[in-house]
Amino acid sequence: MSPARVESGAPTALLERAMEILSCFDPKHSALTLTQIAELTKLPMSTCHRIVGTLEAGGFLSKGSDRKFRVGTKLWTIAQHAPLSERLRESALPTLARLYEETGENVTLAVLDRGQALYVDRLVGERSIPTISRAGGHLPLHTTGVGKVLLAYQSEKAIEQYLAQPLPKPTPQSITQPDALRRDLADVRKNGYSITRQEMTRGSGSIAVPIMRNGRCVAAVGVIVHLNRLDTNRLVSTLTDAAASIAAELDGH
Amino acid sequence: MSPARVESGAPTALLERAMEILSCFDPKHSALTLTQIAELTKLPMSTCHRIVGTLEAGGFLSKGSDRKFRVGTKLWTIAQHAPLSERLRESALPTLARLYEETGENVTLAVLDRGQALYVDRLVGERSIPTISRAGGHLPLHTTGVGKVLLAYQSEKAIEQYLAQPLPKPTPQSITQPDALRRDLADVRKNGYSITRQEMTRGSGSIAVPIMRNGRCVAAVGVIVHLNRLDTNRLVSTLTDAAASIAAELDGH
DNA sequence: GACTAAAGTTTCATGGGATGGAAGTTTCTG
DNA sequence: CAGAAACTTCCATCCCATGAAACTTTAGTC
Repeated sequence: MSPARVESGAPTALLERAMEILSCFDPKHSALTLTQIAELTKLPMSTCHRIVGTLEAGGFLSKGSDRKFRVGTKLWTIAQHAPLSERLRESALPTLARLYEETGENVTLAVLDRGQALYVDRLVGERSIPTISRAGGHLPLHTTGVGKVLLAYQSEKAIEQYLAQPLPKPTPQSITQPDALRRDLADVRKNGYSITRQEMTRGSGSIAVPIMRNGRCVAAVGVIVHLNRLDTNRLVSTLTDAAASIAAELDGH
Repeated sequence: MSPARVESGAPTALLERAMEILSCFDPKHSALTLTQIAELTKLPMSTCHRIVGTLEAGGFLSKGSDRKFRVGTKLWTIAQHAPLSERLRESALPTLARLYEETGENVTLAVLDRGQALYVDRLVGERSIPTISRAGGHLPLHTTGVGKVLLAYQSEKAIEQYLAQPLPKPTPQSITQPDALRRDLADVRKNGYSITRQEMTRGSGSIAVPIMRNGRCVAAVGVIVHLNRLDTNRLVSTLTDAAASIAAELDGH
C-alpha cells in the first residue's frame, strides 16, 4: 500500500543498520560527524541520530568536542577479547618487539581473513620506511610478503579460487598472472619464505615466513624494507627464529 | 492517552540488548555458547539466538567448531580505528618494545577510562612475572603504578570524587585511607613518578610515569617488577625517557 | 546403537518499538 | 547578524522484534 516501498533487499533491521554505522569507521574515516555517517550509510538523519545516540550511550561510540564521533573505549575493550588479540597478538608481541629491535625495520604480523591479509599488528619506527599496512587493515594476498605466505599454505582449491578472481595490480611489478603466481607460491612452499619486490609499494620489498601450528599456517610474520636493504639471508634466518618462537609461545598457552 | 504505557526504565531496545550481548565477552569469558550468553544476559533463548545470529552474519561474532561464539574479526577491525589504537598504541609501541628489551620486565601502557586504569597495551615475556593487567582490562587507580599516576594528574575535584567512593583493597598493602592516598598522590606530582609495593599483587611492585601532552596527562607508562628487582633510580630514568619519546611521537603526528 | 537430556533452531500471532518526514534548535560561516 | 548547515526533537503510523512453544540436532550414557 505504501507507494514508495523500497523494493529490493531492504536493508532494514535496526541491528544491521547499527553494524553498518560502526563499519563506517575505517582507515580513511576514524572520526565522522553525524551527517557524514548519514551520508555513508544513506540513512535518514533522524534514524541515524537515534542509533548513533544509543551506540554512544553504550560506549560503542564517543563524541568528541569537535562533534565528531569516534570508536568508543567500550567497543575497543570488547575487541581486545577477540582470539586475534587474546592469543596471537599477546603471544607474538614480545617476539615482534625483539624482531623490531634487531632489524630496525617495519615488522608486521598478519592472518588470513576473508581472502585478504589482515594485519594483526605492526611495528614502525622512524628508521623504517612508511607503509600502507596498518593494524586492523586488509591488503591483497598476492602483493604482500605475508599475504603470499598465507596464500601459499592454503589448500590447492582455495588457492585456485583466489587466482580465479580479478587480481588488483597496485604497481607495475605486481604479479597478477595466475601462472606466475602459482610458480611464486610453489617457491614459497619450497623455501619456507616469501619475497616481494615493489609489488605493493614502489621502492620497498618484503620478506615473510609462516607461523605453523599443528601443520597449519595460522599466521605470517614479515618485514618490509627498503629495496637496497633487502638482505635475504640474514632476514630469513631472523624471521624463521621469530616464527618458531611465536609458535612455541602459542603452544605454551 | 496511551493507557498501559510502562514508562519506567523499560529494558527493551534491540540495540541495547545486542550491546549487552557483546559486553558478555570479557577477560573471563572469551568464548561463550549460546546458552551461556542467554544466561548472562537473562534473555530468552529465541531472542538471544536471533540477535547473536545477526551479529554473526555481520562478522561481529564468530562461531567456532566447538559451537562457541567469540568476538569476530569485523568488530576487531573496527576497534583498531579507535583513537586509543590509532594514535596512542601505534605511537607508543616501538618505544614500549625498546623499554621491554631494555628492562626485560612487564611493560604497561594505560589511560584513564570511567574512573579506572584501562590497559591499552602490555608486553610480557617469560622472564617477567605474571600479572593481572591485560590489554583491554580495567584495574583500580589507587592500587596500580599507572593508575596512581593517572589519578595524581587529575583535577582536585576528580581526585576527591574518586576518594569519596569505597576503594577496593586487593592486598593488605593496598592503601585505601583517603589521607594516605592524598599524600601518596602529592608525592607522585612532586617526584614525577609513582611507586607501588604489593598493593595489587603480593611479591611485586611497580613504577610508572605520566605521558604529558599540552600540560595534560594523557596516559601513563609503567613497569611491573619483582619486589627485589625494584631498582627505582634506574627504572625511573628509563621510563621518563620512554614517556618523553612517546609524547614526541604523539606530537609528531 | 538405542535412549535421553540438553542445546540449539524455527514458527507465528501480537503489540510495542522503530520509523522518518517535518518542525524546531543550535552551531557554523561569510 | 543573517543565512545556511548541522543537529535534535516530535509523533502518528505501521512494521518488525518478541518470546512461548513446538521441533530438530547434538552430546552424553549404558
